[in-house]
Amino acid sequence: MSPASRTRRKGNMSSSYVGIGMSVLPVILAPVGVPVPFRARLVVTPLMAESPITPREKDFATWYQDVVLQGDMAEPAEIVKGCMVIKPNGYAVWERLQRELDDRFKATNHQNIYLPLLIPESFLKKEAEHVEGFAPELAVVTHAGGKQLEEPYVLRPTSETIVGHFFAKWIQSYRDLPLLYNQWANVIRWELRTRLFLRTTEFLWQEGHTAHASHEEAMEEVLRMLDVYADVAENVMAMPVIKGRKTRAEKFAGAVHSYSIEAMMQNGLALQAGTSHDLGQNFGKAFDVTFQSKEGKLDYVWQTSWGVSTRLIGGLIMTHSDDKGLVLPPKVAPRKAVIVPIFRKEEERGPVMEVAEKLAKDLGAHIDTRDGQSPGAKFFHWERRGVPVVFELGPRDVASGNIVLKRRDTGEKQVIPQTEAVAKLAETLEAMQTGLLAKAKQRLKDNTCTANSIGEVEDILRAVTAEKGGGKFVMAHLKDDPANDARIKEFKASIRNIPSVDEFDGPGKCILTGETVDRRVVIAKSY
RNA sequence: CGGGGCGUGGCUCAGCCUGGUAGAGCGCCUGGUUCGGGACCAGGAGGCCGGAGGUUCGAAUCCUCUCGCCCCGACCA
Repeated sequence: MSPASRTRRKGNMSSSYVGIGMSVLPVILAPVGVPVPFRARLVVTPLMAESPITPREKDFATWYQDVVLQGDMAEPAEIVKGCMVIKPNGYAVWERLQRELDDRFKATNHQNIYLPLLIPESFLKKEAEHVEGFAPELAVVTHAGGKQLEEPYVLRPTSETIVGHFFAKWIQSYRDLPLLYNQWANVIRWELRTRLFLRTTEFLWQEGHTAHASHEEAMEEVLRMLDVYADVAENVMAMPVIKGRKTRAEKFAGAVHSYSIEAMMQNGLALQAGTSHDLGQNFGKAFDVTFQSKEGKLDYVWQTSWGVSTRLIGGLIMTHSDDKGLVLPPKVAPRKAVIVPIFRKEEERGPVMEVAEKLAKDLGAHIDTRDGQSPGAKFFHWERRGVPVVFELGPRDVASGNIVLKRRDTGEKQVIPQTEAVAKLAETLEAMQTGLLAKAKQRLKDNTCTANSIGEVEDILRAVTAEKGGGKFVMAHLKDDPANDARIKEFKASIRNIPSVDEFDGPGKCILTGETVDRRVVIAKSY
């Protein structure tokens, strides 16, 4: 309601953790000077300008929140349940991801459209499984213009239904197909439990919606877009993923089959980073989307839908960041390099700034000219915001023709000639992008194991939580049967997907039914 | 919906048990000294203590109701 009634960051939200690994803190325990009788005065210097970050080891979930907050990525909206405000540093990352994705969508012949936010409630009900899946998380508009609406509108949780309606209007003939559309939009899902970026009531995403003349063609589309997602995840976000098919129990409500990319976070939990659905003719039938084939026969279209959301940013953070804050792969970093100018005396300012400005232009770097902030404070500032490279430039460097380059991921610092700065920056960004992916791949490998009995799977995963970590991807033979999914859920894990590429030992007996299945599936705890 | 935490300057909190008319640190503003990994000194601005009602001479503090936020769980494209 009123701004005055909003609450503050507190309780478990706050990191009550007091920083270590900072500078040495002189602690003076003494009555200083004047009358503070028998009251010890605690003087801690220097006082930290920005809050510390809870170490991953202590509490991974709190660490994540600290990184998001301190990295200036987002903050809870507080005045709106489960919603967040995406701040400039976070939104800029989203814009980078949007660009990378959108370019690939265009390259695969998709066009962007925009559909209404409000969907007539009856639309949701036209596909039985779809409404069942989404009903619990719908927000509904019942009043507008000062009157109760005859038919309520739901705030879109996804647009398959409204797309179905318009596809029916737009498609008559096989010549109209395929229809390859994408929408960048916000959606609302009334989730019980929210976490910044990972699951929020309102989130930003893109949803691709396509219609095809045959199932084969639709399936090609489903897998093509899954590949696009995997490409962006690995080659832009440096986040390795496992492509695969969802089990029947886990598929999208209304789909024939769903496919996903699954990433592993630093605590070993899985994150579904993107999905691509084979909708078959389900929505075609529900919305009467028909076309006349070359042979003159009337048939329902075959549809697909696919999406990734701002959740990707959560995945990005939990893949690369460390106890000092955000770490961003260069390809998604809004600012790739920042120059921190250093000068003691006023007369040093001119020469330092002159060189800084010239280099900033060559490097495409931002100069931190903020007054009243010491260089040290600036280093911490950019470090927690995940800037890949920070340059230090002081009188010493101006005199020697050098500049100090500090790399965010490794913390490595080196003095280089100014003339080599441009080349060295490019080289460092490249190395960092590659290094982050390699590190994440290694972590995925190190935390993936096989299991050959349900007891073994349960032993490995039972105690895993988002806070304590210790998660693994457990590869086991398991039949795609909702009863088996239910058994896995008993210890709060789930079948993440059935990998498209089998990197293990091929067929084996299902650990629950004994039937032969063709490969191992990924079982893990997830967000 | 269950369990827990909590609403006090911009932020993090103390004060509440044992009512007496609001504090600290950070941040912010001014001036000066500083500046190579979170600087310091001095001065200053800023709060109807989430809301409503009650008890009382007097309420941030006690009582009742209410609104909301965060964390954990159940749920989950």
